[in-house]
Amino acid sequence: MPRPPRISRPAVLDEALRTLDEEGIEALSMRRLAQRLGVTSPSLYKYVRDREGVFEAVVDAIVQEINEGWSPTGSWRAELDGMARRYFRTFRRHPHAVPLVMHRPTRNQRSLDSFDTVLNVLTAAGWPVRNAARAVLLTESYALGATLTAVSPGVPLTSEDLASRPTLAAALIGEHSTFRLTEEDFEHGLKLVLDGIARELAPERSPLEH
Amino acid sequence: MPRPPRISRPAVLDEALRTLDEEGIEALSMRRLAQRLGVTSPSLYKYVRDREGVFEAVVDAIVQEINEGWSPTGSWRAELDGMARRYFRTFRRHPHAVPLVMHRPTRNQRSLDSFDTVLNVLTAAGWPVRNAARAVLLTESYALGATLTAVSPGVPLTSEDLASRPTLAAALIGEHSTFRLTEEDFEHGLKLVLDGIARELAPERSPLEH
DNA sequence: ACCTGAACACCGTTCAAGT
DNA sequence: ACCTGAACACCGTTCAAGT
Repeated sequence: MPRPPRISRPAVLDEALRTLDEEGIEALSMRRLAQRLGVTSPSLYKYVRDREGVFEAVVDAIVQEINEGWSPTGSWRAELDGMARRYFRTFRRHPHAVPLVMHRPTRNQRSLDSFDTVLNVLTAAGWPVRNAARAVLLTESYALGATLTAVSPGVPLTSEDLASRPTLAAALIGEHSTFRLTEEDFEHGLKLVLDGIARELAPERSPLEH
Repeated sequence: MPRPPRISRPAVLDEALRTLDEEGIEALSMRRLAQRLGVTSPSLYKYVRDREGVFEAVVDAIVQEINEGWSPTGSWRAELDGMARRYFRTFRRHPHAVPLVMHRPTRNQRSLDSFDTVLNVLTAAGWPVRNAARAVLLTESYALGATLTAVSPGVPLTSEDLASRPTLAAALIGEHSTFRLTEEDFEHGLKLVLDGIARELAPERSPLEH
């Protein structure tokens, strides 16, 4: 007498992302995940290959969220700017996903599509393809690093920590008590990087654009 | 009849870093580490608090290696440039340490010292302390992100992957088959970031420097 | 077809016991 | 003082068994 399945692959993966967000990567175990779904751990293997398969699927969901609602505009600067902001926004929402993506980097089928799309915008705007690739990789590097520096749980600095480091202490006056990138820092850095890319990697602009 | 100890804290931590480099973070378990030291796992607890304590010590060793042989020069540009290059070089040597440092960031006593030192060089050169802090954080962000993008084990791209992404394929002509930052890209990006910092964050230079 | 219980080989950590 | 064996509560994964 066949009964309807109690769980499904989407249900498993949704719960996996929720578990990651709520309890962190340590809690994202097969047994804990099964428990949250009201089932025993072996039954998960009907829907995912193994624990690594769960991780891959979660990374894929993150990449999907990064690209959510995005459609290319045709302007190289808007494209790179948007890419960096989407990275930052998404990892702010899922800070526990940062270490996950780090040694299982965002290089899956879905992310290849988005790279191709961005590269397309740049080459269509007249960029040599090598320059376009470098611009994308530089922007991604900055976005990832800034996200990391902003999101990672910095150790709070005690007053003893600061007592022997006067310049560091001065830098933190009126700031949060951890030495950490803010959203304003991120914005400023992004402008700085894109200005640099415009200067060093963009093709010569036509007179009309001046 | 007291015998000499078979192991020591330095021996444990050395072996921990070696294990990380050779077998990856998964293999850095208390039991495996003990086995490599020719001892059983409970005896490790005489030398480290717990597994997290091992991780902290390894991160500290990495931070130490980042700063190895460094003495400040007095030039802000040399300082930031050197900092970024040391990050890059060190994580190239210890790629498995990347995810470790990522959610247990390089923010310990030793790293606070180096931040204070770099900030000192900048403020001594006349930088407002807020500008100095932002410059350091931006350089760190870029260095971390670039290191990550260069070091992370990118999935090799099959010819089918490339068939439907023509621009991505073109970007990889004559390159390695993964979409990944090279050392040349890193150098170029670093120049670009430091030029931006010079333009946007450095104090007005005195006429003599022109 | 889907789920469970039992089993196996792991893991971190504690603690009493050995020398 | 230092190390071990046994134990406990976990973990991923397989497989035969239940419905």
